[in-house]
Amino acid sequence: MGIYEELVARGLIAQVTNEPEIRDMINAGKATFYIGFDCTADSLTAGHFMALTLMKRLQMAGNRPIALIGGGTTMIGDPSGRTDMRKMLTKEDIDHNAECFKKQMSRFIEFGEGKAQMVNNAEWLLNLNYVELLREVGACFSVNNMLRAECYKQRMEKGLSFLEFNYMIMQSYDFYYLFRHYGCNMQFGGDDQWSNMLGGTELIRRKLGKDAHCMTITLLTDSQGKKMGKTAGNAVWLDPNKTSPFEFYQYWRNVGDADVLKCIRMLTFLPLEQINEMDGWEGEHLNKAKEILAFELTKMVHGEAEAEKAQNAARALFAGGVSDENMPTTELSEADFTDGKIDVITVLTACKLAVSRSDARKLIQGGGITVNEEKVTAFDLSFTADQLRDGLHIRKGKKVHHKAILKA
RNA sequence: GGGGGAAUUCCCGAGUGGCCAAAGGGGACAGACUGUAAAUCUGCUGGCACUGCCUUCGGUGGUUCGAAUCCACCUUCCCCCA
Repeated sequence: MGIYEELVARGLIAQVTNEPEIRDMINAGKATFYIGFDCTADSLTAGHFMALTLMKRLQMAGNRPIALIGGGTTMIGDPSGRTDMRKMLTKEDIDHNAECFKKQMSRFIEFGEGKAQMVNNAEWLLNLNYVELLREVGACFSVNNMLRAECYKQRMEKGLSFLEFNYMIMQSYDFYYLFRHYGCNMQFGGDDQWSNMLGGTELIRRKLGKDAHCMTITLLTDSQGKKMGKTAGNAVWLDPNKTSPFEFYQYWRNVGDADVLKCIRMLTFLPLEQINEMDGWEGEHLNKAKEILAFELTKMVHGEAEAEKAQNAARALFAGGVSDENMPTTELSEADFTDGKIDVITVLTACKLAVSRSDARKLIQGGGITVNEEKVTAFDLSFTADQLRDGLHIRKGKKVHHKAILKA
């Protein structure tokens, strides 16, 4: 089975421009492909993770990946999949974000001579001259066609600025540029990028009379059709300082039954035979599959040691036993105490388990707080410095565990 | 360039002088049930020194005993005409 067949079997491929040609090309390891990353935040997210694994898979099959950092395109903002205009980022923000991306990716994909490459489109986009660009590239685009593109259609209702309208042109120009300077003959991206990507092949065909290819990755959505990799509207980050390995593990450990196998298939590197075996698992047994998923992904992103730690912590916590070894911890100081005591509400806010004192009160009222395995029922419950020295095991709801300890 | 309309809390969206910390829905969080799942039901969703007080309805000023609500100017967006 070639790499193309494997990608299909894993459900990773959404659309391709020319199936036979692409299949032959990547199976033979002849593709030089790029994936663009918009640097709107200072860390990659679980959403980018799939693109990274894809680069890795293709690299393993002998193809050459180019990771394109969107230092230039981020200045414009992609309107795809959005109903409102993106916040404009300053150049400094973008540079900083691009730097962070670079670090994270380097840890994950093999870069270097003859291996993967990393480029930043700020390099060529920021120096473009408006009139020249219009003459050279603008002439190749039909506004009529652009307006028919799905990504703009939705925005026709809500309004689309000229700035954002140009995103497709910039992205197409990227592909054109990479085609000429890096021999890049294929572009990968999320399925929401399809029209932007086609713009690139179109441009290459018109300017150079040559064929380039595109292939989109299935968007990872849950059984309700929502994009995965987000909790409460917040992304699940790859940066351990933004999403701890434990939280990262827990995110995948908690995916819905209907989504486990899909995630394992698409995101992990486990052999397909093994995955197909798991496909028959049902009910409670699926919990085992969720553990595998969570462990595998945490291992890839944070390393085996962190994955073990997260798994052990999770097992200990949920099997009823209390192991505070890998629990998130907040250190309190003497200054937090009044008359040698500290009350629950203060502890909760100090540990950031509650956003405000009111919030803490409401949590207690709703019976959501447990300290050292005892449900807190009174607001005025307080603890002595001695109790804090041993550490308090605080639980918010079923899944959030936290330790508060007095700094020695 | 001309005309019309809009901006409300995390999001959508009601509210057109006091009864408004502001309906309803979604989401989030918590409780029950469970398998750390889903579905369902319940509670909760600005802050604080919590029967009370303070801040919030795009911004700045004004009218009024009292403004999310009325007026003026500004900002941003939408629609129609060019």
